[in-house]
Amino acid sequence: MQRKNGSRSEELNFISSFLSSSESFHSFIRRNPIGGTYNESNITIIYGNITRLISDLELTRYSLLPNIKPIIIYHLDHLKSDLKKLIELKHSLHAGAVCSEKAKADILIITKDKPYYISFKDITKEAKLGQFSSHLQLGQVKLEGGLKKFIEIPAAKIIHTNSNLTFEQFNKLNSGNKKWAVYKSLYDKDFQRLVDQMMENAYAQLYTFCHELTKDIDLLLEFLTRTLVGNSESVLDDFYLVMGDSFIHVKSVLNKIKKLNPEICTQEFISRNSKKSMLLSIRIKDKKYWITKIEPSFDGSRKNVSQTKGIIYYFQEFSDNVNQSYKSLLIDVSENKFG
DNA sequence: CTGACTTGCCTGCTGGTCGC
DNA sequence: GCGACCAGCAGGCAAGTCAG
Repeated sequence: MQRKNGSRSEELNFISSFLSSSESFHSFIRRNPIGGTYNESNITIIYGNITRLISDLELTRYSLLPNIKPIIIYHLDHLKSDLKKLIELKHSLHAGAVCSEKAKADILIITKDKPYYISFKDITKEAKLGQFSSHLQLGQVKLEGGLKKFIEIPAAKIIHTNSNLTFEQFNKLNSGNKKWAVYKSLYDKDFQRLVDQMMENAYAQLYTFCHELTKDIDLLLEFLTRTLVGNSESVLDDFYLVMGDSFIHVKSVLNKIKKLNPEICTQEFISRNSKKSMLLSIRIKDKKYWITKIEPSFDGSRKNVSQTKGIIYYFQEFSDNVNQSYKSLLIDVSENKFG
């Protein structure tokens, strides 16, 4: 099977592969790009505004489809949230299964027996696993980001000429960001000291976080679950990933990983540009996979940047010439590569 | 040197939440 | 019930780096 690299519309390829004719579906969505309901004999497809996906779409069919008999397929990404709530009600799904910020499924397939929540991961390119700036708690382990420090600046000083921003930039900001924009400019030494302190603290937290994760496979697997499936425990039983030709039931693969009794490692990594981060890896037998690279960043540390967000932890996919990323881990384990 | 690719950072947006 | 606020996401962009 050949599929176009860099296509952002794998979901549409996947959906159309269940139909007897991709062409008529293709022409339907081209005629109705801002949303619609497509019916073919006994399959209904419901989608939202997919204009951006259609421009360079070339539908190619999956030859290896999982054994599913869809009745309704929802392309969730661009559906309005009130419609998603209705979907949850109509099919008696758990609250928040498709309509919550933690919901990660790209499409939902309703069959006679059960729902399939499906998320697509492009194996041809690396992507972020996620990012967050508030509070991540796994068991007793936590990472704390953001910018909670309180600063006081007289209201009269909070004007655009006291910042290093343009008038337009400044006026788009909320009051908190305006205050920081002025603070960065008027008290730059103090601000720089604060940034340095917070970064140091972030690295210290991250170091502990990663070392704690190496001691407890359950924590690591919970991290993967949250990242891939979202917070909703309720969908885990029915959650699948499509990666290339693999159709992966996340829960069973994670269980298999646990049974393989992997060794978890962490190490510091310094990028070519000297940016420090932490790597997490898993070793099963003699094969090692990088789970993720975690790097803290103080977003908005420069004076001429409008939004001052503070510490954000970025979870990046990572691989190198020797070892591959979490995607290969999931694929290999699902194919029983380790027995 | 130059064009292509990588990496880190920034912005705009969205949708949830919270307090009134 | 509503506005203000904020976390999180995706995508873009530019500086840095590499290969030829």
